[in-house]
Amino acid sequence: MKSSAAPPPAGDELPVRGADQAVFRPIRGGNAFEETVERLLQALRLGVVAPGGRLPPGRELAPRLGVSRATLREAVATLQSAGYLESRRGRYGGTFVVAAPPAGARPGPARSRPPADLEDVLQFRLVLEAGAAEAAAARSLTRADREHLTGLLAGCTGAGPADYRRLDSRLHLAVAEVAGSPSLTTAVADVRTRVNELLDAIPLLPPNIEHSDRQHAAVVTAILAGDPEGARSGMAEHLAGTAALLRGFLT
Amino acid sequence: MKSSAAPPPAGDELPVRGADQAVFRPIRGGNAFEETVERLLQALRLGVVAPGGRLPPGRELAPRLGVSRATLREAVATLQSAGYLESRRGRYGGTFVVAAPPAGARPGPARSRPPADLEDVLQFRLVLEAGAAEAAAARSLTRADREHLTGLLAGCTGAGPADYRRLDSRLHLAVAEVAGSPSLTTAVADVRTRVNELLDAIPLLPPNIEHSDRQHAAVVTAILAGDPEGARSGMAEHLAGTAALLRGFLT
DNA sequence: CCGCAATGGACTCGTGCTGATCCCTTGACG
DNA sequence: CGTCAAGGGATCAGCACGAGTCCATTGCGG
Repeated sequence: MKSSAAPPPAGDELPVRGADQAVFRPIRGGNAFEETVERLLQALRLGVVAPGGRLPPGRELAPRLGVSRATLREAVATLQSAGYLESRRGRYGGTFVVAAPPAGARPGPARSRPPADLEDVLQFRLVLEAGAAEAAAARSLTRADREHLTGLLAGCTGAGPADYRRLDSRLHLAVAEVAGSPSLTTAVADVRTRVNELLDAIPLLPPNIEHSDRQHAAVVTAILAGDPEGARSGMAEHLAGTAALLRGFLT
Repeated sequence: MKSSAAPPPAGDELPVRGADQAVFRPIRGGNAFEETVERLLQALRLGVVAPGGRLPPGRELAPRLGVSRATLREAVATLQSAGYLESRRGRYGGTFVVAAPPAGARPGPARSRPPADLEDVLQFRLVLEAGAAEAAAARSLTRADREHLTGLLAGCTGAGPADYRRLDSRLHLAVAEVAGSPSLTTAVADVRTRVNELLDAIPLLPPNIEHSDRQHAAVVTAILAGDPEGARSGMAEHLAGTAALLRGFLT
């Protein structure tokens, strides 16, 4: 490193704090194929396409993802052999999300690693989601927005442990959606994906679910009532719950 | 298209709100070369490297950006011919930011386009930066953090119009830095870049500068005092100022 | 005065990815 | 029962880009 015995000279300009790590970060996340697999998995886990639902056709999806059909097909093939997707040919065919995801499928990398970025994710999520809740409550929502929220809230309430993570994520995503900033929605989707990866490492208990349900209801109520402060604090409280859980289990 | 007379069948699953536009977005921003140019410009405009300062050497920077040295060099060459950078060979050489940026350099694309995403950026920025200010105030800052903040605040106060945008950006970035979440810092840097592009289209008036200076001081004071609410509201107020300005000028 | 170290600059090769084109499969509809 | 539309599957040429290697330039230290 530049640490010990930086030669002598030339006036080192920047003490180089976090700022340039933020701007001199990797341009590409890596391999296009891997990135595509990640995106598809993100769509599944966040419940953007429901189990049994159909993905957009390759000829439409590939350009949207900015990859070639060949690359997209490779990614789909990978997820097929992993048991996540299923393709049917012919008209009205397509690529479908299998209703029952592979049981033992925890293809994540080495588990029980100490997530160095735990605090990073949690802090970032707090800022994004609490901000989204507040922003959503401050807007005048359309009828469709309201129904979207209440519908997802209802679907989430009382769901079983098998579906909870996905439905929960979908609801949180909906809060960001109605905040009216696509960039914010994207950011929430991403941070949610990162949080989900961590959550996969800890158990999901019925008491937690019940607790979450109540907090969800409180947040949605505040949003529908146009109460920004309430929505923000409700969401912050909700997030603090899982944050504590994660800190506890992941030490 | 699928528009008129969607045939009949097969149960359309998703009304497709904003969520899948968030997840089925492009994998790569495009061309690696263009992306690299953008990043370097971002570093300049956000003041991550000061005028006269030196960029990290190519052999170090290229891997950090995840591009080859060839691609990085192409990007640097472009910015050289555009008058932003200057390279010197030999030991203790390097690539330097020219002290006086090209006067007529406003290489942005067609000006006076109606920025459809204006509200998106402003909303997103509010969430990120107000959240960052609050988070920063809620942390126990190190001595270095405090000095970093006060130093940048001092540098910003009373700066001329020529430097103001850059120093202002650098200060806002510092607030995000001390919030302790690298992801948050990255997001703020990105949204700041987008805002700057819009700001380039409107004039920068001395009264605005003076106003901003006072608000900056208030925010930093609140952060140093450990007052999250004050920091958040101060930042929100500050951002509301530029937001109004932008909405006014860009109709 | 010589050599070394650190930087930018140029070249080559291998390959992952794109874009285009074609084929295969299936169901609806006349 | 034939045809067409809409989807997945496959193949191939071309190229952008990454990795590696060497050259050119500069200044410092001995």
